[in-house]
Amino acid sequence: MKIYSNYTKHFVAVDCIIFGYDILEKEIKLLLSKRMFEPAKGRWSLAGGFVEPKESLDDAAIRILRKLTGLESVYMMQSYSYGETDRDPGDRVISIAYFALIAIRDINKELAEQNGVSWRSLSRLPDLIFDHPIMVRRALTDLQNEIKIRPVGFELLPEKFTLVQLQDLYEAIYQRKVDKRNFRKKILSMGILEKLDEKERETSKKGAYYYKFNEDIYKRLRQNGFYFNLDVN
Amino acid sequence: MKIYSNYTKHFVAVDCIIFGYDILEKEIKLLLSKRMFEPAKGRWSLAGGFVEPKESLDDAAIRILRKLTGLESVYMMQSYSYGETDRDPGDRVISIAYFALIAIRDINKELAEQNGVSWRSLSRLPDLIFDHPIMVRRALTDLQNEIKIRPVGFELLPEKFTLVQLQDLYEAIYQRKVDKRNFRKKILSMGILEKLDEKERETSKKGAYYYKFNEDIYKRLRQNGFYFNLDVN
DNA sequence: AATTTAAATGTAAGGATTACACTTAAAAAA
DNA sequence: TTTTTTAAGTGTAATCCTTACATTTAAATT
Repeated sequence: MKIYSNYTKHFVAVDCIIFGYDILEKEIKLLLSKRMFEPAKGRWSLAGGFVEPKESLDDAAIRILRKLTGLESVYMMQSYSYGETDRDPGDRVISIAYFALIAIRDINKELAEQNGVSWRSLSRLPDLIFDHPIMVRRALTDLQNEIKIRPVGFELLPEKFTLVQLQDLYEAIYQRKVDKRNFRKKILSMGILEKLDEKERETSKKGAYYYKFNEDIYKRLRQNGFYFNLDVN
Repeated sequence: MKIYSNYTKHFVAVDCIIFGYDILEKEIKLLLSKRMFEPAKGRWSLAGGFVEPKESLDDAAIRILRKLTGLESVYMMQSYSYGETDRDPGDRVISIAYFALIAIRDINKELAEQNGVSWRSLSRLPDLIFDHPIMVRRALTDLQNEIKIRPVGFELLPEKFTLVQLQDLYEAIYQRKVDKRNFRKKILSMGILEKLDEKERETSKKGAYYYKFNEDIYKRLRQNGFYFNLDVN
């Protein structure tokens, strides 16, 4: 069909802001890649790619993420679309940004290496190409809003985590300190964490109990009108 | 430049969910248009159009809105991007949805007529083409979130409005009743409304005082860290 | 003067948020 | 074996915010 043939077509890309959390350095990191083609070849860039003829935007984002990390089912959502005509000096490209949350340990190291990608701390990012810094800022805001109202922080942690680690994660995302007792009170009162009979013993003599997120309980609560809300202070 | 020439280009459209508020019927309305070309010619559709070579997405949204309404500066923001390959039966079209808030009285009637557009109540919309119903639902959610944290409801009202009218607007957007005393307490306590020495006398014998939104005060407050928040019950 | 109609108003109870500092467990050192 | 060190774990009171709820007031009409 050639119904719309009077109109102009555009390159459409998907760029992924891939968040990871470094549990040891207590820092949010982004998975960045060295751009392998012109323009701006060799500079740091978000993971991106052009949308193909027979794939949806979501599918494009999934494909791009899988290519770089080997991961299949990742928490991902659309962030914002960027369409300034001069945002890419190579040509006019409209880009749909997605953000993804992945546990750093999960990525396929060889795959990452052969794609020239690496984890870079959010607080000292290299210069990024084009409008990617703006994309990152907006995605971080999206993430801050999201972890307040949905239990997605766990995507960034190993299955077993301590409350201290969970709190550190929130502090890293909000980029400020939060009160320990209030944080614990709130998260535990939701009843979606399961305390394990096992302690993490690397970081303290006393050891901190591991917990894990119980998705079944969360789903049950949701059906009864419960809303996750971790308004942190 | 032909740097990206291996990749496929796509049609990219912008669709606008244009919200208006009917102060008499106390209903949210959408400005819809009869589609004037195939496919789905003659059916109801959101205001849309293809993104042109030299305009940004925001500019496309502004152009589309102006063409239909004659309005230049309208509160508008990006909602979400839709990219299912089969969403438009005419061809593969990626669409960026925007939502706009306009005061119904403001639109240019002749322009609207000659474009075949009309206001339709949100609660009894006609069948819309493609994925436009989904776009509308999401945009309504966006609007509900937005009027909670930003003073954008006033965009939908005349410059002078009564507190009853403002409350009716919130009830229309949230699609539920809210408590009158609490609503007034909250909105007035922000100090961003200016009470006028004039009453609206159409709807009651007693008459209700007009207020107007004082943007200067709001901006001043914002700079001092104030956040608009109208969490309505 | 009485009636009607919608606007305008206040308060008390309950719940959530915040601020804040000491105790405990366990390993390491003395 | 005792003491020290380190980080984990815990509770309460004050304040603020939210919610629920019913009567009075102003003005036109009868």
